[in-house]
Amino acid sequence: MKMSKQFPLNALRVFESAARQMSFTKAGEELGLTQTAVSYQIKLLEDTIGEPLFLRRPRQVTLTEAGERLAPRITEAFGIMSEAITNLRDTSEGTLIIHSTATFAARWLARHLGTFQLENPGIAVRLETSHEMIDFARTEADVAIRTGKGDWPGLRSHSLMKSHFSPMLSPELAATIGGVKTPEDLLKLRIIDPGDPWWRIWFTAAGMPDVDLGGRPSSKFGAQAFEAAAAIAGHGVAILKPEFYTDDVALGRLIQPFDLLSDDGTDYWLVYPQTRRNSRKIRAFRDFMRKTMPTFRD
Amino acid sequence: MKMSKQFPLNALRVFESAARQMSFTKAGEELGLTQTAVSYQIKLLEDTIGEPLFLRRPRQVTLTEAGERLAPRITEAFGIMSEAITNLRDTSEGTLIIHSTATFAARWLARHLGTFQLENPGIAVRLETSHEMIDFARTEADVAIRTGKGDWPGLRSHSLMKSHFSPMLSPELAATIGGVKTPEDLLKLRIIDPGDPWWRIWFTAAGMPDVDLGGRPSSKFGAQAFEAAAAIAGHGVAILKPEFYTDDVALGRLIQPFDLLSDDGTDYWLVYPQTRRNSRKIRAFRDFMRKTMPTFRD
DNA sequence: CTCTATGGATCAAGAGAACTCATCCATGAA
DNA sequence: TTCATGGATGAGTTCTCTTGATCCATAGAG
Repeated sequence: MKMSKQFPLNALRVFESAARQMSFTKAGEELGLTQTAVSYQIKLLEDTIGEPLFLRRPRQVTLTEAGERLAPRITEAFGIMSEAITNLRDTSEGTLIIHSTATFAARWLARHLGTFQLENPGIAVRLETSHEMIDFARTEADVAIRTGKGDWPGLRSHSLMKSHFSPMLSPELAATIGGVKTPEDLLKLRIIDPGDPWWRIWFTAAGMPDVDLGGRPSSKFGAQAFEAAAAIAGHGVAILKPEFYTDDVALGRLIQPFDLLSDDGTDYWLVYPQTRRNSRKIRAFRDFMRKTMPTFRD
Repeated sequence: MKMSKQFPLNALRVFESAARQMSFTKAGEELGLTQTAVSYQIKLLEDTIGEPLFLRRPRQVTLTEAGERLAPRITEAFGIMSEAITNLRDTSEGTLIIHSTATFAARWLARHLGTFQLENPGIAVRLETSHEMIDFARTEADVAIRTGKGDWPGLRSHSLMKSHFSPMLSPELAATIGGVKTPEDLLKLRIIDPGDPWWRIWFTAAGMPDVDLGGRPSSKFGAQAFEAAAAIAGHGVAILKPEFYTDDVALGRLIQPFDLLSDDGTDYWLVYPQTRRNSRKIRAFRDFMRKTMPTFRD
């Protein structure tokens, strides 16, 4: 063990306490050690320094001249360290960095984060969006919201919601064909992004496995927001997560004609490093999500 | 092990080095550790703080915001500690505290210490006299000169000289009886402190075991100086350590009529705590004694 | 002046932290 | 592509540090 190479730090901490209290026994109590341990550590320090620091008198110890010189500096140094760490804890606990997918950030966090901040005035929030699966080891982040299966090693994950989707369109557009009653009705309308794999999944679930919408497979990167905008504008039918558009539905800008919800097996998850599960700010955010998101699962 | 109760100091030291060098491997080299150990310690620190301090990028590590805040404080604190200890070493090495018997101090050190100080300009000397056997655990002292048998536990001891003694008197006094030729001649003169046990020992060695000098047993506490003064003044014959009075002999103030030296089994010793044998100042003093005192024995 | 309480030192033994070795992984450079 | 760099990981081992029991010296009380 080469750790004690320069000087034995633990011994210094013990010395600091002993010098402050002028008692090995008391120092032991303060540090949660036995008097034996204190005695040992002090001797260890004296040996490495090569200079006695205490005079052992019968019922009390006294600092030697050397000890007298050393003690205040050590106390000061420990003061700085301890303050630095305390400060760090406070400040770090004060900023929560969330990495989220663009969609979730725009459609859910945007509307609910205000509540979190009202309830946690001490915590500042920094929201970053990224489509990639962030790696906590190389990106500065406290928590992240991702889609996936929840099986990330080293990470704690809470399912936020099934990645449900269903066709949605503007009520005006629906009216143009006298309302959308059956899945077949959808085919009378323009399908927004027909290459989206979600369509096939949904139509299959609706009992129409063989529908051919044409179009090529396309990724959904950040596209959902545009699809939704197009749907609201009445340009066609989009396949969306209804959970994200409840307010548009409430405002009469979108309707979800069928209750049928499909999913592709990937959910939305709240994730954070396993090791940091007890961080105050992370706990606060998790608790907030738990009570705000009806489908939150531990 | 409760030592790491507040925060892991060794981990902090590792962190400090790693933050300064922006490299775990280099930090390892600096501290004489493997890269593995550094990685372990950093993680340990991050866990106790509850906050990542480094971002692990492929070929380099970066400080997180938290690490960035912490690093300079820690560096500062370590700087103070390290400086305090270095300083302590220097200053402490600069003052040598000698506890000696009064006789040895007066008769030997008084004359030779000047040489030591000339040869060691960086070392200040504080000379204290005490008859008791000092205890390094409760008295602030670096080295001591004692009489005894050299068997002190925990202490390193070097024999300085046999505690030889022999009758000594002023030449004038010797002349009053036509010179001192045989031990018997001594009996014609006044014996200074006839109760001194050394007399019996010496006369026995001289082949006169039954001499009765009268007087009661007396301790020799610091008395030797007075006996010598009395002898020089011609008040009688004293039994003294010739080594201490070579200059009085040279000045013709004292003579040692017989070569016969006796000893009571106790020698003069240079002693110091075993554990401090490598202290620079102690080494310096020991070396000085070794070369200055012909009868020095390791 | 003896008796008790206090504060440390010492010793042996055991726990567990911290270290090392070997190996793996990702990435930037040649 | 291949190589070199810098960290992470896992298993195994060393050895520091702690504990618990016991001893010792002294200050203060009775």
